[in-house]
Amino acid sequence: MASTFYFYDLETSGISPRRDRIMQFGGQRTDLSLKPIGKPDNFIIKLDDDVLPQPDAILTHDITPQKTRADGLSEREFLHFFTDKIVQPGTIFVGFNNIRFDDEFIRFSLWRNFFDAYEWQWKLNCSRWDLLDVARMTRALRPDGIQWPFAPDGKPTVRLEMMATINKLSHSSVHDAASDVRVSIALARLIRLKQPKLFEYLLNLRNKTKVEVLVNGSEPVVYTSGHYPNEYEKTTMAMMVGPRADQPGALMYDLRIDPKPFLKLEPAQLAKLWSDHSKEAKYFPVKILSYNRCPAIAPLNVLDKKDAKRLGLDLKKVDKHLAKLKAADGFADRLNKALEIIHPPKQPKLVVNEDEVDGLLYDGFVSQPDKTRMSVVRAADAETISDLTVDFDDERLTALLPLYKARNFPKNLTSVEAANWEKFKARKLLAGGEGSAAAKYFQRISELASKPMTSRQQKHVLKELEIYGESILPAA
DNA sequence: CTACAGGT
Repeated sequence: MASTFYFYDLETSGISPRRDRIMQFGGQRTDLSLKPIGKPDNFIIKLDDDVLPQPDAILTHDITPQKTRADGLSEREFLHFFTDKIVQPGTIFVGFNNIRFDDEFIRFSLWRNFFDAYEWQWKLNCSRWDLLDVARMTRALRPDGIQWPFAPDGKPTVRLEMMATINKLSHSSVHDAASDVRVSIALARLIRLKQPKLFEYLLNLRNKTKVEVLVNGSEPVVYTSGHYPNEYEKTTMAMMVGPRADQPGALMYDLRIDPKPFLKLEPAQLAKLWSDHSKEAKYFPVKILSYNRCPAIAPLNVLDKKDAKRLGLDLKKVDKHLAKLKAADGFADRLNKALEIIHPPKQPKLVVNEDEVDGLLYDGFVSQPDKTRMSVVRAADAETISDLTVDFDDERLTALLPLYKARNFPKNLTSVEAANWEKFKARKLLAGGEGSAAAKYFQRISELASKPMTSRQQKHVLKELEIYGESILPAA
């Protein structure tokens, strides 16, 4: 079956995929020439009553929890539509910063609802891509034919709304999922029209094996990444020091920087420099590249002398730095040991905590028998959910089931289950007194309400949020 | 989040 793009964007209740929820989903399928196929999708998704949104997020998109409750699908209903209708063979899921944002929200939503979190982006020849680093690399290497915005502080930026304005991509409103999808498609068209070779090249590089082959070559690569500063368009020449020990990725050395001061350092010293993010911290020239996150990398021959100069790359220095790096011994090992100091490997939890289980997707993969059991949970309806007994291997799924029941079938709970759900909400929202989720929520609402920049309309939304918060608070 | 930009 022919590949298609599926452009999508979310408006959420905050920026943490573990904690926050999808409130609006917008999407549009296109063919590979970016011509729409069928009608756009646009869904409002209900906020569950154990979740308080981040007030700042609500002011960003103006979708109140009340609106989601009045007009929305449940998460579960939405995900059935998503996995049945939107996930079609050969779909390339794409958005603007979806790999580090929207895709994560989809994964955690699937997790909470007993769907596989990953299959939608690999099974049936599906894959994912992301326009953010495509835009950044185009700006760095092939900027002609496209207007490139600067932030008010004068620094280059590729923020979607600024790209839209300066290139007249759309007249619609920002921070509406359906509208941002149209803007993303328009941006993809613009880049494809003006710089077709780079567009096609990066599209074909979305495969993690191809990325790994290019990175593991004997030559450095041109690498554009959000990890690099704006000064040189977030782009440098980088050489793999070695593979990352614990995950499929590479340790990339930034060849602008003389490696000598770093090559002999002990892991503890490297860890200290690497994790120092204070104002005075010196730039640390090693970054992690993940093969499966569609990094924007290219072979050196994309750079001519003029490009190198524009990007502030002194090729003679780069060569010297590369020679020193190649002559060094054991640097990759010491860097991997440093990483282990910075992020100590997680101890597997002996007892799964029900209060955290919504966020435990990455604690491990689900076994094959459990996947079958998950499909039984998914298939249960209001009639059958009460009698459902499932004996999972994975304690996380056991802990998740009562939450799933309470969120989706509140009328079908036994009195014990209902009481447990009330206790769960009380712990989640009220535990910690002054520092509780509810206290922070109301605190933030009043902070925002008293800001001079807050408009009448925003104050109205904040009032709605206050009413909403009070309406879902469990009895303490 | 993971490192100073991008997403809500």
